[in-house]
Amino acid sequence: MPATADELRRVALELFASSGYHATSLQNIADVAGVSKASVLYHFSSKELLLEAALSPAIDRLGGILDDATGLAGDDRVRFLEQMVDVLLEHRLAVGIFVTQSAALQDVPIVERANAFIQRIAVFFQANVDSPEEKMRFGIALGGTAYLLAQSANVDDFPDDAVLRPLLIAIIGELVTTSSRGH
Amino acid sequence: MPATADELRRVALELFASSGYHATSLQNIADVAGVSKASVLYHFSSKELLLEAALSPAIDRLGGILDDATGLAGDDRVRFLEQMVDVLLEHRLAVGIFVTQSAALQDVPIVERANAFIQRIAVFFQANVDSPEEKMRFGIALGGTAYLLAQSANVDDFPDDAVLRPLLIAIIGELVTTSSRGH
DNA sequence: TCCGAATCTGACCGATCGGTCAAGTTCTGA
DNA sequence: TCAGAACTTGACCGATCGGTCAGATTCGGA
Repeated sequence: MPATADELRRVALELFASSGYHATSLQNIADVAGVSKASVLYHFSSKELLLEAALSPAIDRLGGILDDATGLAGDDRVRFLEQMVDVLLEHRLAVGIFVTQSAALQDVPIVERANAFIQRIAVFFQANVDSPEEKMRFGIALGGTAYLLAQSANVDDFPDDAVLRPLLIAIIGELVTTSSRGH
Repeated sequence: MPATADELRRVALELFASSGYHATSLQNIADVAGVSKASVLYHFSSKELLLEAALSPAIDRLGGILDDATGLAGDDRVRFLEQMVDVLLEHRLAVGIFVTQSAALQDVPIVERANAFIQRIAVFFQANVDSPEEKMRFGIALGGTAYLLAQSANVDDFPDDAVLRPLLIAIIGELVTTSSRGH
């Protein structure tokens, strides 16, 4: 487990999230990490593989809690929502990339995999995926949370995670469950 | 009012929104518009000026309804929210660029101007900007709506604007007003 | 100690980037 | 009709892009 490779993953994730994948050059990453560009390409043989390495921990965690959650109901759904919020908080940079740059990264395999997970989460929260309102509420909850957490990395006076977590659970829960009460 | 310049503005807005500003080259825009790259630079003397031209209609509209809205209260706020949703729907591509690419476009003047507007809208909806929950609810409403509308350009079976509009007004209103009821 | 693997680097490659320019074509009003 | 403005274009520029490669350096186990 080479320390340099981990550092490069970390730096790349930060730069991809803050400046965008296409706007971040391998030279940028090398400069921030304090190595040469050729050294970056020694550890990750292409820019796209570096993106995959930076995003895969978040994907793996998402897949894990999704596999555990099939067939849950009732209060278990609340527990699942809590786990989901924890994943969003821990991997906020990767989530931000998935949500805001997925259009710009259409032919990158790992991003397509992430989109498939998002689809599974939507189905889990909503039995009737054809209802426009349910789709909208889920989309707003997901995109809004990602936007919020992406900002939290840049804004300095942002609330602590201990404050964020319960509020996020409440607001998201409100958004994705109200619709099932009909109207 | 040359037709080519308008067409270039239109094409550039679409490509900047779908693929990202840095990932879109002047050659891309020229190809889609069916002209040469040199012709693009004749109408807009730099790529950044083309971005400004593509975004300024949305900025102008935002500024307009904001100037009319200073000092409103009560039911007028609902009317303001309706106007705001209309702007978001009409200029969804520009809004998507503001919200999702603002980090990648930090030193572009028009984007900084847009961020100032977003700040003014937040203050309008919330007297107490220091409350973490109010800030979060506004952020989720804004980022979530932008994410939703950005997707609406790509997904084919997306609800019509006539369906979207009342639902958006209801959901956003729910998000930005509930917090003032205390807890 | 020594050898091979792991790591790191500068030099270099073709391609594409945003942008310039001179020359050509089209349009328009007097 | 015709001059000048508006418009379009291909050729070209320096810079930077992602990526390759040979060689130097470092490191760990026998």
